[in-house]
Amino acid sequence: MRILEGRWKLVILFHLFGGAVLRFSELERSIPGISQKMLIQQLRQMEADGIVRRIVHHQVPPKVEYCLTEWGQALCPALDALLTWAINKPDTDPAPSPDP
Amino acid sequence: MRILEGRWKLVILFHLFGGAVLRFSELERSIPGISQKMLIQQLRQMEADGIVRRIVHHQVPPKVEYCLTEWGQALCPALDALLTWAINKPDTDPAPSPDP
DNA sequence: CCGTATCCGGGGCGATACTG
DNA sequence: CAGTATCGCCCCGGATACGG
Repeated sequence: MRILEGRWKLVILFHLFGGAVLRFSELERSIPGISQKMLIQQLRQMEADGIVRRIVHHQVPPKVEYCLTEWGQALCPALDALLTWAINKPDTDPAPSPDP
Repeated sequence: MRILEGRWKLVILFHLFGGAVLRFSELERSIPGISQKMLIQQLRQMEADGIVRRIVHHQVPPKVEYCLTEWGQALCPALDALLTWAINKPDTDPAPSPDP
């Protein structure tokens, strides 16, 4: 379970959801608040944990893509369920995380 | 998503899984590494987020029970999927988190 | 374009002791 | 039994600058 810990892990996973293959910069742009450091860090951790695959294309303009591994794909149902749950949040929204 | 962040949130949820109603001490004993502080803290946060309900029985020996709210129950499918995924972890276990 | 390196502050997390 | 209080470390996470 420790694998899913981290501020951005789930968010990144959601973007890789469904077998998407995204470049570094695409991920960066897709996730507004994230910094390069965090993105690369969380990606590397997930790579080490074997749920994300890193594909390097040796080109003059560097190009690196990320996608889910097989085991990562196995997370999809869970991710999906989580998503379904999240969007069904009832209106009861006191103010759990006011960001100043 | 921030709701599920935290070292122990998921673990606690797994113990409340399936509509279980547990006392504070039961949870404490069920989760080996946790401290009282962490248990109460995470519990309170989840309560504030509306996924855990707190039931106080006013007795001479205090008795407080915790269970999932309706919205918390809605997490069960996701939790289940997560669990299924976790136990299907392939043998590929390099050494992601060596704890010294 | 895709990273790595470094600095830094806040708070998550833990251990311990005390209360009703 | 079920918390509250306090202290402190560590490391997560953000900003910035630099390298291939």
